[in-house]
Amino acid sequence: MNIWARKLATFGPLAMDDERLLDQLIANAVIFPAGEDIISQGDLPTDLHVVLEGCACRYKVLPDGRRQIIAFLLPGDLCDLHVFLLREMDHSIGAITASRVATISRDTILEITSQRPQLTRALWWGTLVDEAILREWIVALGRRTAYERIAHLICELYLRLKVVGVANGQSFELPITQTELADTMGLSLVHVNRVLQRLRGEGVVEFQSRTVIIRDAERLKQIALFDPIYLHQQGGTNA
Amino acid sequence: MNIWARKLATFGPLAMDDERLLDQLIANAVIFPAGEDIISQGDLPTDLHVVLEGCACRYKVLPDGRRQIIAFLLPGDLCDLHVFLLREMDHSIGAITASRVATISRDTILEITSQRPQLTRALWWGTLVDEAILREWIVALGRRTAYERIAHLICELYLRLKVVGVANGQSFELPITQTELADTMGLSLVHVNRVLQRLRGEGVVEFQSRTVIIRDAERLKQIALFDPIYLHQQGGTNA
DNA sequence: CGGATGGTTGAAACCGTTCAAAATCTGTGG
DNA sequence: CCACAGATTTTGAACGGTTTCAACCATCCG
Repeated sequence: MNIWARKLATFGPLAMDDERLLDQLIANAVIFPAGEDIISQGDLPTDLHVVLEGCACRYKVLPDGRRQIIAFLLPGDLCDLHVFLLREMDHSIGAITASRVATISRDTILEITSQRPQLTRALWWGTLVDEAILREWIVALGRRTAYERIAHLICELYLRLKVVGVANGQSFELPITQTELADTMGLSLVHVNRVLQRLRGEGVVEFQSRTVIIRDAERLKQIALFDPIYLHQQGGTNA
Repeated sequence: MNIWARKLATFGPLAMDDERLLDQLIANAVIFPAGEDIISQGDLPTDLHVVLEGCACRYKVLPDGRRQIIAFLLPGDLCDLHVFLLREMDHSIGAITASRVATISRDTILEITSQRPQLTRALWWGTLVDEAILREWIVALGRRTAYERIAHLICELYLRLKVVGVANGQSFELPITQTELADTMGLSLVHVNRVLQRLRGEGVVEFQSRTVIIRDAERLKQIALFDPIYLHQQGGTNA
């Protein structure tokens, strides 16, 4: 099963041939080199993108250069199920590492939504979870200390990567620099570095050469005040 | 035209009888007293809510009591077009002031989406804008100083309220306390108070007895590094 | 080997917090 | 209409988390 299908399947069972369709849709994937924008602020979006390999991010830059990363786009993530309805991109999406990204046309999406209820439902679910993640990030930025905040992000990424099978055991690759972590957490590079050292020194997590190793998961969750409910990974529904 | 219709109409023209339908839908509105939850974290959502008068907010509380407000729900705002798909609320929605709120059933929404394309499109648009606001708040919390951040929020609320006709001239009612402002901006109450005094002293904005008076709009926008594009109020589209 | 990128360190400065108390406002009942 | 209680705003001072600046070190790679 391709990684996109694997993620969507966590939101509920797909129809028999949905999987096959997904295979076809991602056949056109291309590689975006590290650092390149997949789509930029001000662009008029036409297609959607699905990340298959690598790591991308959604970000905004203030006029004076301050940058804030708004979301990580991991393998299996659809970049914008609906932002493409809007006239103009109000933010950019860039590849952090070289990333394999498939392009899905607007028409394809419209076809899916009119003909494939299970798949449509799964796509929806994905966007709802993305929104829930945005909310939790707001809480992290507003009310968690740097220490808690970084711990929280690691918890989140671990669970998200586990779902798509990219995290194995207690470690996962997180191919971002500390500068990017700083732009994600609303912190300075220097402080990120110090917090990571603290977490390492306390035997909670190590972050070296782009790999996160969780040494004490229980402790990490405590520090982060982590409650996984916002990721809605159980796929249950109320309907 | 009721306030909900007025807001939706900014996203594009509605059909002749859409307006009439909206009138019917909000006929059941009830008042939630100030401080009361409209729906709480952990609840299994059944219906949607539309704020017609007053001011509500979406918020989360950490186990130790720290609170973060994630969104303001102003007159004309639909609380959760889709969160109701999820099994369990991962956050709460509470009335800040006494608020008149209508309840819309899930079935009604399904009916609209299957039979009223213009209205459906407008509802969608609204959720996209809500998401864009979340993104901008992340930027504000992560990369703007307290001073810029508060200025930015005032710019945003002014434009949002203007659309629904609740802001007249250069002032609008913002019936929140400084404590709530602090919980929104990820700041302490004391610091919010000082920033407000600074803005007042500089002749930029005044915030007294729940009313915001913008004295120097140009200056305010400059301070906030405000770019209104994320509110997507032009209603234009790319489709 | 040299240059570039990313990580680490130290010290000083600053923004924002905390604590604690006073002042002001608001609504309510007498 | 006043008095009082509670909520909200304001003030001062000390503290601390985080930033900034400015190096220095490590690693990778051609």
